[in-house]
Amino acid sequence: MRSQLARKPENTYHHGDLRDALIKAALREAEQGGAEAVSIKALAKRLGVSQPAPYRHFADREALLAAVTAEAFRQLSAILRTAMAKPSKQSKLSRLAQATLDFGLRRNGIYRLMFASRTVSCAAKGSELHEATRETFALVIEALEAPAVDYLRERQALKIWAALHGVVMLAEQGLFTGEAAHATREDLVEDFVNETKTALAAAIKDARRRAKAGV
Amino acid sequence: MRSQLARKPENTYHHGDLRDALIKAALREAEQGGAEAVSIKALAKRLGVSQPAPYRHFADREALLAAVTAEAFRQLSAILRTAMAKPSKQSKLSRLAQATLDFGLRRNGIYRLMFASRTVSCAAKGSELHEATRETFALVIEALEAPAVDYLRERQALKIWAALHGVVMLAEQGLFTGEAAHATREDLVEDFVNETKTALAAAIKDARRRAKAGV
DNA sequence: GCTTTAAGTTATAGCATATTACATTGGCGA
DNA sequence: TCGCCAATGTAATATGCTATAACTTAAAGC
Repeated sequence: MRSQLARKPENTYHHGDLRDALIKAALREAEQGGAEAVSIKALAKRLGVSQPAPYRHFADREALLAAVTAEAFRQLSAILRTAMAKPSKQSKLSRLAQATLDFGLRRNGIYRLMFASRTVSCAAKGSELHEATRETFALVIEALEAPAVDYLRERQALKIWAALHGVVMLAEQGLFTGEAAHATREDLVEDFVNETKTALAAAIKDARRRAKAGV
Repeated sequence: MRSQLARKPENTYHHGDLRDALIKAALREAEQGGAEAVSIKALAKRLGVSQPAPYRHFADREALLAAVTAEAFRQLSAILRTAMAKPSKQSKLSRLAQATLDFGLRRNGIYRLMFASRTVSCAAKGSELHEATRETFALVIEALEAPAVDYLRERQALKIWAALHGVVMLAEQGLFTGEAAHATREDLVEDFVNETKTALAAAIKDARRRAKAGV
């Protein structure tokens, strides 16, 4: 086990931590160009090992991409956790939302790997990747800071999560530049955040009223 | 000019309408598998021409994908127009929204090509693809059925458009199956539609009030 | 009818994925 | 401590795709 981005030192036969180094290096490549920019051959060369060496750790390119995507979800989770923990005048939800937007735009290649490829939907239920996605979504629910009325929270979490990804997609398409730019991406995100808060508050109030009436 | 999906007839040298046939065939391939499923070589074989023949019509694979994506946008526009024209109890916006969701799920490979690849953002300003995307977005604005207060309409159009794409993405990720399935995709879409209507009505009312006060 | 040019062909270079058979090394039990 | 085994890496190679170059066909215009 040695430094994770390291090339294999010369005069050694074993790399030491090739699996991890491959994931990290692939993540770097995917940062801009997305999945297409990830080449097993190129990664092997960069890390100083032979072309087939990566296949000792990943069955095929898809498997590597799945591992990379899982790592990306864990990184996003960490970023969101940090953003939510940071003291601020803004709400947790607002900070999560802006952090997601920032991630989606800054690291768009990886973002597409996470949310716009078939990698995730092909992940088996108990897989590393599936767990990583669920953990990230759990943070969205947490950010709502709402009492545990599950079906309400989850619905609102789904809505804000969907809206955020939509904004990233349209921004990447260039719909916010040019004539249609009467609103910034950040404005829209804040709109969605506010609507979520309003809807959630109303729904909870309503649920309590019903519960009272029912008892 | 002959039938568009046709193979080249034997004993002929020229195909007749290879460019169009390529686009149509590529669209079929991309339907499920997205951009990755489009192979110039395979298309050429399927259409009965030699491998390099497509390069007479498209500079490279990217150029073909751009043409395919533009055609996909035109098809979506046609679908949305039809949905909006159809007499119904539901609002135009609701019909547009549900039709978009349906398109995004049924033809997800193509959908990813349109909204989740770098193809569109790389399209030059006056290009066929760029025009096709703008035309589709114009339909969203039209579906709002709102008076022409441009900056308000466009903002609401961007919001509902973003939200719709987010729902498609999450649906494709499988977030609506399993424990989080307290809401269907259609429910969320309808929620977004209603919020859009409410927000738009409020914004217009507000704008009128201000205008009156200003005069 | 002859020329020009669009559109198609064969041949080939170059790169990437993936497999097979072989080589090295570190760790673990006898 | 020695030897063996499993993990990990290498060399060689098959297959498939993109893309280009050089050549061929045929349709269209003068």
